[in-house]
Amino acid sequence: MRYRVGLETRTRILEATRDLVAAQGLEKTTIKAICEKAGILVGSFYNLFESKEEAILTVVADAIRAVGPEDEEATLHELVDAYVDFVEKSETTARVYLMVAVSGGLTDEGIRARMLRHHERRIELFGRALRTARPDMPEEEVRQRVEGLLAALNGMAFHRLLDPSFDFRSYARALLQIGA
Amino acid sequence: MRYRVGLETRTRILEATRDLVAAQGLEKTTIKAICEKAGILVGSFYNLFESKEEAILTVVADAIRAVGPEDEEATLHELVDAYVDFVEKSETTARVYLMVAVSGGLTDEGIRARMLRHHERRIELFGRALRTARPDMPEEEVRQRVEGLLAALNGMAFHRLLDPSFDFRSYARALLQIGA
DNA sequence: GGCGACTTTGAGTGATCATTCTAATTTGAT
DNA sequence: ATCAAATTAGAATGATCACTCAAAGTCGCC
Repeated sequence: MRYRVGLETRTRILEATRDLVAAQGLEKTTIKAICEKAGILVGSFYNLFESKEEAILTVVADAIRAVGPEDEEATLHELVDAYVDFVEKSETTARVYLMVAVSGGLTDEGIRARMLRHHERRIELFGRALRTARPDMPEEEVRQRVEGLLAALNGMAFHRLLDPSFDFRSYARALLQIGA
Repeated sequence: MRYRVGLETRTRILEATRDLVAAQGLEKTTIKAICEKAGILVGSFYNLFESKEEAILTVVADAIRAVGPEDEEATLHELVDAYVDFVEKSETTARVYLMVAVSGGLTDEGIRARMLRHHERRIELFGRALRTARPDMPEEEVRQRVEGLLAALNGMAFHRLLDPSFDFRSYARALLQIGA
């Protein structure tokens, strides 16, 4: 991939993969379908990616990266709002992210490992914000509350994708009354 | 399926299917794997089920049925507690239920339809309980709050399955401070 | 505009998928 | 014990899967 056309093809492949994964899930997404959607033939795919797994892992990694700005100084409220923004503004990417977050990448070890690392980072990020707001709270309780908050947020985000009329932002903010 | 042995085989097939779906997801579960786990050969499978889809739909329908006693008189607190019991006591079935609840049965139309119907019933059930507790609440707000509560519960349930040390019951109860 | 590196083509490979079929065996009511 | 019906065995089928490869075409530096 040293020429301009190669990079364009790569982009089209990743977009096609993202859309298909969001619509049908990880397992049902085939090379054939990706290539058709990207307007190429299989040979071109394998010129740019080692395997189907590599393309999917790239899409998943991009989705994880798109979730958060990782601002270490952000308040809980800002973090929750940023997550709501992500889900509402990048529905397709959010769908990929949630599918993996929730199934944990049941079979693929690469995806699973990446998502676990991401989850730990999120707990740290939200934990730091909660500790700042509530310096008196015991460390163990901080972690449990953050885990509960993140889990509830993910559940609501999924519902938001199924039902766009759901007022995700309000309920996400309401969760903070428990979480903090 | 008129003989005793046939019914036993059927049960073993459904258990194998349930376990495999819980462990690997809907799409990665193959007839071959089901038959190996059930200790039979493919011919026996097709003597009892029309297709792989029928076996999986049966498992999913059983999981949906296992979720709730559908007690029309139950309070919100009782409903939430019953759901926590379900998740903690029937982990494998709960995993199947959540995978379908969350992915909505992305491809299979039979599963998708069944889960949508179930979701509507749950909203009615929880809505009735919330209206009883808060007769003054506007109808539209009741539905939105119930949807938010159910979504958050599902998210937390998923997290509970990934991390058994998570205190699902406490956080589920805490949600009621928002939901009601 | 020549040339080596990159990209595309598209038929081909072997593995695995769900499903079918026939013959052999087992069941249980009589 | 007999026998029709149910169950099981297991090879075979055709579709589809991820992936390979050699030849033809394109790109962009010189």
